[in-house]
Amino acid sequence: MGIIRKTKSVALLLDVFEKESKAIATTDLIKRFDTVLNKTTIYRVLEKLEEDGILHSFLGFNGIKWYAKCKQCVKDNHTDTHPHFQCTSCGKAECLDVTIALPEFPDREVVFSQLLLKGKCNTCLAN
Amino acid sequence: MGIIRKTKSVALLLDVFEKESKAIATTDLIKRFDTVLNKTTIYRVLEKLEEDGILHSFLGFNGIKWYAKCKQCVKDNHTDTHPHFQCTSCGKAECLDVTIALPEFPDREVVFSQLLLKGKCNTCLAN
DNA sequence: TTTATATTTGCAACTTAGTTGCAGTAACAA
DNA sequence: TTGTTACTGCAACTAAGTTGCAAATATAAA
Repeated sequence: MGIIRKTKSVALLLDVFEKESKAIATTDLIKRFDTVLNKTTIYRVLEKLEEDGILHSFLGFNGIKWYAKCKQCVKDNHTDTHPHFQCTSCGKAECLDVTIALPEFPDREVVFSQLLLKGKCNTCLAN
Repeated sequence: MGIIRKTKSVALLLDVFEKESKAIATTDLIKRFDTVLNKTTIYRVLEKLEEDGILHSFLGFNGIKWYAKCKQCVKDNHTDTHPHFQCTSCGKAECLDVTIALPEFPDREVVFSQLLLKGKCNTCLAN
């Protein structure tokens, strides 16, 4: 159903994603808002922000859910199917601003795809 | 360290993957071998079979781990980086025998990639 | 400004996938 | 047959995410 009321929780979470250019893991958000927001609230607000096309989510290599700001998405139409990159050194994940062309797959109707890349990021390569 | 001894557990699990052409979720294996094998054993044997290049694994859309037989992999060299397809209707997952070309990503060293497709499979499209 | 109502929140308890330590069992080489 | 060491099962644990419900609060209407 998406966000209906502008509450403290919504404002706080939106603010984090406004300031952060990279993706953020739910577990990280729960830690950051430890005494401020309940984890149930965090999960629920994120879910609604995704429905509204404001955030999008993906699963990292350990199965943990990550969220990031959408650039071209609108409600109920997540066209934002860029790949995501997760660094093996620092663990951070980010969106890659590229479009990957996928072939047609016979006998299957592909609705959604998720490409996850693993390796060393910019910062960690320097060290 | 991989498989060293040919035990009952190894034989049972290998047999399932021999007969099954599709991927199998760990949760499914735990159910199938409910009274026969302990879940700890299942996790441990699968891990070793993957090290040996006999199986490979990937995460489905709900973060659950799936295993499937490798076709071209050898120990410590998982070249088997084909995409995987998971059906939204029946929930089953399978390997797709295609190679997807990925571009070079600047400022990053990509070591591994995982492409997961979601949609309706052959069988479910017919219904 | 006050009131009514429906959304949102926090809490606690729960579910489920996967892990760990350890003691007993079994594969296999000598 | 025996000794060594890998493997297994058990129980207890960890961690991510979910659920139900009562209390709190945003917002529209009076």
